[in-house]
Amino acid sequence: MSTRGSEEPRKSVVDRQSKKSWLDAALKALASGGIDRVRVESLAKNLGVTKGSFYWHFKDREQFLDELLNFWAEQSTQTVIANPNYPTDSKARVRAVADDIVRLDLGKMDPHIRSWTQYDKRRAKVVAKMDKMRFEFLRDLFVAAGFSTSGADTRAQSLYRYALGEQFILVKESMSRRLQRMQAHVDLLLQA
Amino acid sequence: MSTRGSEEPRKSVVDRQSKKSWLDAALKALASGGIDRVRVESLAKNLGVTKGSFYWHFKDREQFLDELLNFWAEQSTQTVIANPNYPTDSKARVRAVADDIVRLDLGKMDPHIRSWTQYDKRRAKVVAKMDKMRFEFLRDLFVAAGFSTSGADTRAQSLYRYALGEQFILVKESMSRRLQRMQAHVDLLLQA
DNA sequence: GCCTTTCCATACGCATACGTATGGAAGTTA
DNA sequence: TAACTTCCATACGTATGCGTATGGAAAGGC
Repeated sequence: MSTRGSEEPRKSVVDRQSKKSWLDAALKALASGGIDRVRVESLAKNLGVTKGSFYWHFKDREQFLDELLNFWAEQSTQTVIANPNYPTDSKARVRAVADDIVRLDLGKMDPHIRSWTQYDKRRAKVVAKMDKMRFEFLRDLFVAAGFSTSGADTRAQSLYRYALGEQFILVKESMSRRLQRMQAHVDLLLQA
Repeated sequence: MSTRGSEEPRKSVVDRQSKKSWLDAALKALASGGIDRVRVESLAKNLGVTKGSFYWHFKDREQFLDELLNFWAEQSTQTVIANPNYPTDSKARVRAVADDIVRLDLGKMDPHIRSWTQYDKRRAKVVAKMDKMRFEFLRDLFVAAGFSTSGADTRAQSLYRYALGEQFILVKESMSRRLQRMQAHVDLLLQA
């Protein structure tokens, strides 16, 4: 995908940048104010280099943004789904995951990502795929908790939309209150 | 708030613009790709005028964006809350409102608005106020449907977050399926 | 030690976009 | 019709940001 090879990490003496350092900086910028804050020269300034570095690592801004989207997708997939420490009891697992969703702020990035990709068909596909993966992960939890296919489906959709909405709501609430609300919601979902 | 007075609609012969026509165009641009598509010269082009008009009606872009946010808030308040034709039966009202939320796409604008205002404290307040109003509207529905204060609170929060999430999810589904899902969610909320 | 590859700085051209200054056309009032 | 207000066009200065061209420093291979 890259213009050149060399994906191996460099043990450089001075501050030579890797693709990852650019992507990290871009994610930070994205979180701090949307995609239009992801500017080549602005990122360069943050990294303490010039855009000469950028255009060596990346073809142009468009291709960089593509990589950024994939980078985000990989990161946020692993954040929740790949957590191995959840309880074995199926209902307790649902609660633990719901807790993590709120606590990890599993993407205060999402509004920016979605505002950005909503009308870009190619990029929207990447996000749609994420939605699908996350949903299926949740649905399996409810299936494991003993719900029917359609019952698990409904509940997973409810939980996922709640999780999305949780990130976008701008009423300020304490973390404990948000956790409490989420658990109350899960209570509704878990009753037969 | 305006630089000059003259809020009355002009019955002009040629295409003289009002503040509202600028705000309408801005809302369209916002919906079509986020706040960074709301550009003075771009809007002028769409309206068939030059920015000379803009800077007569508005002080600068910042003040214009403030007015835009208020304009959005007013419009989207009236869209759902001010609908007088809902059924009188309390549970049927909940279902009717939930239906409208999905059907009216009560703001495909929301992701853009929230991505834009998230880290702007002054503007976030406007959105937070909207969230509060919408929530209280929903909560009252559940109170009317016979739930306790805290029960109605929980359910309204669940429904509102669902409604927000509904706008942001990028998995493509038919309208009928989305309506069906929403009703399934409401079923969960309405059981004692 | 020289050559090559890897990585970045500098400098430029170009486009976009904000805001201002100024003139002028269209409508209003007297 | 003359003066005045309302509204917009034109032209300009400035800033930001993309992408390119080119040179050069740092590191590794031989």
